[in-house]
Amino acid sequence: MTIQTRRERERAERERLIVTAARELAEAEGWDAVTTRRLADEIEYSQPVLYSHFKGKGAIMAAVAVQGCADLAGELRAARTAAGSARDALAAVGRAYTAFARRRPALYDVIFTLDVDLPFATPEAPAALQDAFGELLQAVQPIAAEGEDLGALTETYWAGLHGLVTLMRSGRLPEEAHERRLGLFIGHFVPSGTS
Amino acid sequence: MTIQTRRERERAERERLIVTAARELAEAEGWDAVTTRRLADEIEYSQPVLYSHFKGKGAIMAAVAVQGCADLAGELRAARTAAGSARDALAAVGRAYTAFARRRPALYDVIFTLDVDLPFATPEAPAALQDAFGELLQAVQPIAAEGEDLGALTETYWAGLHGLVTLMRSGRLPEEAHERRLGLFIGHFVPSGTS
DNA sequence: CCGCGTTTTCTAGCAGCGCTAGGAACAAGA
DNA sequence: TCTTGTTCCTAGCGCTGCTAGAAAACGCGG
Repeated sequence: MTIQTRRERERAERERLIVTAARELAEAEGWDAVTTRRLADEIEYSQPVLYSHFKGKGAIMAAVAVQGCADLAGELRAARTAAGSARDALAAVGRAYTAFARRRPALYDVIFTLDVDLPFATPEAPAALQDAFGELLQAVQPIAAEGEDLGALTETYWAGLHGLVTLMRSGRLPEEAHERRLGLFIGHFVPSGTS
Repeated sequence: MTIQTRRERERAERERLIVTAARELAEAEGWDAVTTRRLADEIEYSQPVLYSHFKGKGAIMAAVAVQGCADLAGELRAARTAAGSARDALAAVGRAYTAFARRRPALYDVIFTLDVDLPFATPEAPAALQDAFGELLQAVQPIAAEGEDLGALTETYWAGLHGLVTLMRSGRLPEEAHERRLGLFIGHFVPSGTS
């Protein structure tokens, strides 16, 4: 009994170790540097051990994505609840979102850019993903016009932020005008007559 | 003289052949299927020939991107000039942009998603890129408020479209609500009081 | 028509990738 | 101490982008 549980505990610990190593390596050197060999070195086990925990590299990345998304959800929530008016909350969430993307690009990529077969936009989506989207929903809700589709509106807001972030991070939009673009986007998103 | 020019002509022709083969292969089977060996087979030459024309695979992709961007610019222009009012033109360009992305995903990816070291957002950017952005500029210009930064506003519009497209294409936004989101985005983008 | 020199093209291989089969090493029970 | 069952590693497959050096094709003067 105890010996079995000890082993399971050690296994779980090693699994966390893998995910943490992958995240740290990605954040330090980018996802290109995260190879299965490198990762195996990092955790001081051989390559095949990774495959006894995860189906493949993609599954490891998905685990990092879920972990990172929990962080993101927390930061969005903090920004939203700290804001005063509904307008401020929407702006604060938008700024927190883009700030997260810029501060932790590897994490942002694995959640929102790289394809990593995570279920999105379905009830089976991981809780962290739904939490993050939920934060956006709550920020958008007060400024939605009567009868407007809240889900679609939130998705649209999200997409705008995502577009700004990805185009900038890939060098397709000049970095220095980011604040101006973000301000324009949020400004245009809020109907003029809403408090 | 003539023999030299003939060789140069043949070389240029083969270069076009490479780019065309890469584009067609990518559009048919996705960029993952475009390997240097596969491409060499397709053009019926050996691999190293590719490297006598291009610095590497990335340069071939960049050439496809420029070609594809010219197509995009043409479609945007057609949509813009066919529209009636300024509002219609903005909406039409937005729809043409997302339609292009959905109809020719491989092309869209190589222009706007994959990293392929093309100069963006600088005077050295290829003409096709500047043309496409110019179409967006012209569509946005009439609806820009007095004193608003037209460049930044256009970039913001572009980013919104890009976000909608990429999140949908990667399965992160449900496909069926695309039209609704696009309508919401364009609607919110145009100031209410503008004709 | 032939041999030479240049240019072009191909064969073969490097280092690295994700992933896996099969055997070695280890721990636990008899 | 021997056996059984699990865990883990070594070695290797087929693929990637890319390149060095040999081979072939070509144009030209004799």
